Amino acid sequence: MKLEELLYTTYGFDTFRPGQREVIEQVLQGKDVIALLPTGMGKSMCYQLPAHLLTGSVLIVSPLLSLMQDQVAQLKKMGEKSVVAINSFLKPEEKEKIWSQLGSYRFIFVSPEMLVQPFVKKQLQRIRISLLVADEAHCISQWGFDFRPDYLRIAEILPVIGHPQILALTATATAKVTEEIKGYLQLKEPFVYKHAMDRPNIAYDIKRFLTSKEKQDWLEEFVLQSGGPGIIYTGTRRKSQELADVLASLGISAAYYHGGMEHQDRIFVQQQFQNGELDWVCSTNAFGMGVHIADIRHVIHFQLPTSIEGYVQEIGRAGRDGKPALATLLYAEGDEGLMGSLVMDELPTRREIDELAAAKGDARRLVDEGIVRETAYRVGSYWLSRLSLEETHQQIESLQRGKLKQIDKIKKFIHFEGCLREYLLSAFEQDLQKKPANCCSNDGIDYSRFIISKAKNDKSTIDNWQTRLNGLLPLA
DNA sequence: CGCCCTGCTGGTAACAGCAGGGCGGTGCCTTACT
Repeated sequence: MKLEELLYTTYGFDTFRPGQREVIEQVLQGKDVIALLPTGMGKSMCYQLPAHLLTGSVLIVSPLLSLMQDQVAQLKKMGEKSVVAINSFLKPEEKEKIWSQLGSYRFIFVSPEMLVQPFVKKQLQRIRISLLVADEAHCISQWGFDFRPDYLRIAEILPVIGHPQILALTATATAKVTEEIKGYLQLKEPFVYKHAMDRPNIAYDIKRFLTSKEKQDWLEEFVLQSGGPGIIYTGTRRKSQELADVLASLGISAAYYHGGMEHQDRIFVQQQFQNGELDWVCSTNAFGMGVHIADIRHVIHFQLPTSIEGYVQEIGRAGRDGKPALATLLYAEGDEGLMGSLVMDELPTRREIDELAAAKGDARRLVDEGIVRETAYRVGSYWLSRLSLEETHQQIESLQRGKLKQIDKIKKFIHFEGCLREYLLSAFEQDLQKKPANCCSNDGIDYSRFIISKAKNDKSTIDNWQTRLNGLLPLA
């Protein structure tokens, strides 16, 4: 069957989006592939379509349980019944059933943490897997070294399942991240598809203030006169709640979102936002992955992001519909403090490594006693089980130097006087092909194109009707 | 950096007031024993 026919019968589409055909063809030729495709441009199709032509199962490593659930639901909606997500939500009896019929699933979703468990490995060994997919593969670099070390262990499954071919999918990866994906997934001469990263419809804006107070005053005024939907990223959970409360008191429909909330509450906020019932979400960087909203008009950073890559991912959630969108970074003097401290506290300290090394088999106890942080325990144990104590110290110091560079790039960005678009692209080793009219604050932005009078929360009834009429009448 | 918590200080004791230290953000996974 021709690929287009399969595309039509499976999805009802006539043509592929940029990159999809190239990636799918390489996958079908049996090659390892790293696919850098823009968000919302059908990355999942790159493994779903080949799955129909491959004989065995497709194993997908996914970073978030919610993302897995989404994709399972999406596949089921399309009529695909042989889908399963293996994670801690499963009840023991469900697990038993899944193990007994594992080979019959076409799509198997799993977290990296599950994947490295000996029992899970043993189960996967029994079945035939044709393709291993690393979804959101930049997480290997973004999380593997300091947060979720099991992300560095994905390749351990390869000899167990007979070295299937591998497809790594992501929207944003620098040359360094691409190399790390290649190394940690043990890819053999992969085909790399790389899209042009520039998003011409997003204007990049930096606003500098002397105090946090001025910054917040500006935000309140801006949100009052701007239409949503928009995301406001904060540096702490507390701040996300504070801002949401302030905006709500001004009559704006806003909610907060962060990793410390109950799972149900997180889903609820995300769904409300997705259904257009909320104009603004004030959130930590927990919000975003797996959020599919095409018409986000504003992404505002109230505090500094912790990396340029993270920043590009976050602002990339704006304007997926191709219409003008504004990415605004707010900076008040002293904001580097929080950002720098968050970034530098990511890795285990020298003391924590020494404690872990001294405790040997009983290291877990150090976490319970509050001597070593949970994350430091997992990251530290990962390196100590592979390297000597001295080498571990050296490894952490080398990662530490990487963090300093990361911080430096953010600091340079805030005070950069050239084209912000070029600056961001250069982090991904790309040059700007064509400068859009509304490029960045250093080149001048015509804000009238972005600030939309808002009908829903406008206190003036006249303006309210005026806005609605303007919306109804064709433009003169 | 800016906050919150802890513990010290003074000196009828109680507690107000302040200094110093720690912390802040991303998420998987908890398969036993009383």
